[in-house]
Amino acid sequence: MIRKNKIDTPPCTECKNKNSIFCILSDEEKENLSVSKGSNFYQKGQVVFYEGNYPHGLFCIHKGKVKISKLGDEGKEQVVRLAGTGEILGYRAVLSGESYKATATVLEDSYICHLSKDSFNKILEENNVFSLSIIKLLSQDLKNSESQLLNISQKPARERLAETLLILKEKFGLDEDNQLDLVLTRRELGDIAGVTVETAIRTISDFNKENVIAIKGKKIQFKNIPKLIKIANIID
Amino acid sequence: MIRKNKIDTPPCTECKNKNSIFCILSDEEKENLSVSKGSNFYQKGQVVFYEGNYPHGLFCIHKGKVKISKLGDEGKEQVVRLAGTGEILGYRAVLSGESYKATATVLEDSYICHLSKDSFNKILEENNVFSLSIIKLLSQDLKNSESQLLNISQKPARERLAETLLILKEKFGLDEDNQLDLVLTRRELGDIAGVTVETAIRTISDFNKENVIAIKGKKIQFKNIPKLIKIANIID
DNA sequence: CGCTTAATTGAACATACTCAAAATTTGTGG
DNA sequence: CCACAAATTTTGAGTATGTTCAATTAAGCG
Repeated sequence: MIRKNKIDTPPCTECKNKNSIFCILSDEEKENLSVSKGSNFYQKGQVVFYEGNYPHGLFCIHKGKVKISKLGDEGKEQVVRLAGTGEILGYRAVLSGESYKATATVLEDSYICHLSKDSFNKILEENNVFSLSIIKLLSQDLKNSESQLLNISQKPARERLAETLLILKEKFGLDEDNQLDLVLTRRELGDIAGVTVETAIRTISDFNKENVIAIKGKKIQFKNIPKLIKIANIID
Repeated sequence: MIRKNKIDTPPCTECKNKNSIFCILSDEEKENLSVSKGSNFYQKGQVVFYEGNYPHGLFCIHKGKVKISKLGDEGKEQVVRLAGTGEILGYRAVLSGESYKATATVLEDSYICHLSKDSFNKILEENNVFSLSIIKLLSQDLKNSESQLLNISQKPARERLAETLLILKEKFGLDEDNQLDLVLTRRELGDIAGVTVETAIRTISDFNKENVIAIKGKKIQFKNIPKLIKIANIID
């Protein structure tokens, strides 16, 4: 299997990604980022970085979908964050100078750029507006993490799986046929919700029987979103 | 019961707290913070801010101990963070402009200062070094939150409670008699570990029988820390 | 001293996990 | 394109962990 491919992406000055944190940078700053930039193609399932390793820079998803997960001692995975096109990865490790505390794996074929630590830190030091957006980003991530903590700590599996589907929908969107634009294994679905494969299978199958979703081969079609929200029992 | 007391604390320029995020500020900046500062005494159990409310500023613990917790729909609490002397509270809500996503309650009689949103934001905008320390702080909090997520998701109650004791020891320290310098109810202990009161009671009682800790009235004495670490089954 | 809150204990119960086995799908090389 | 291997999905049954509920004892406080 081909593990990695050098590819060409446009320089950051010409990147079309709208919701990227780098959008607010000046052309000059973007050029500085681009100088050290490397772009790679990652096949579905490939790992971008491993928990425990030290970062040489940070990653920016040019196009693709990524899960960030931690491994428990029994080998069971827990997804702590999901990221899509335009989002950055591994910035926490760069900011703190520590090793990665989680592993990033691509969920579908993806194009991901790599930016050097130094050019990132330089911008961070020189551009306070950029620092403030990083702060916003961290704040959001922290909020989500703490909310997920409450969910896993207190909600039953069924509610968590319903919420997982809704989160995936929010994050990655649906196609014209109301289908989730992403194929996950049942195990991966369980790893997000914090349940075992078997529980994920049984619960997703229940949703199917209840006509909340429809399983179309590998794809999940959303048939009754209000009901799904009700099942998820979302408070805020 | 007296709910709150205006008190006098030294101006920020003369604050003796060593590990505060404000230490790196210039005297001028500290003075600007002090201008709008209010200080209050909070009795054990009093709430500093409530989940859902909007912030007028942020809090800095002059001396004391605070838990930050979220409430599930069954009324069960989950502690998401602990804070002690010198630490700041409620900064996430200020940074994002959103409402508080958790409730802060003092765990023992505390003196807490209140700084205005504006003066905080002003420093944030003008002092990039300060922004960078906020980034560091958020990074740490996020790391802890994600690690707690993995724990609650995958570790059994016994391990989580052992780790809870170790976290409390790290955070708040032991006195000369190896006793935890803080009195918590069994319920609060459970709220940190993510278990019910009954499970907390039974497990803490087990630790006592196993001579890992000793229960001295309301206080917990640490008798065998290596064994506690082993029970907690800590990986990193 | 009485009242409220906290701690403790026991027993029943439920949720979700583990384990095992079968069916199905997917991927790969011939 | 088929055949085989590997991975994934599915189903069932048993089980464990930790919860819920209820009742009792102890502690704290005005």
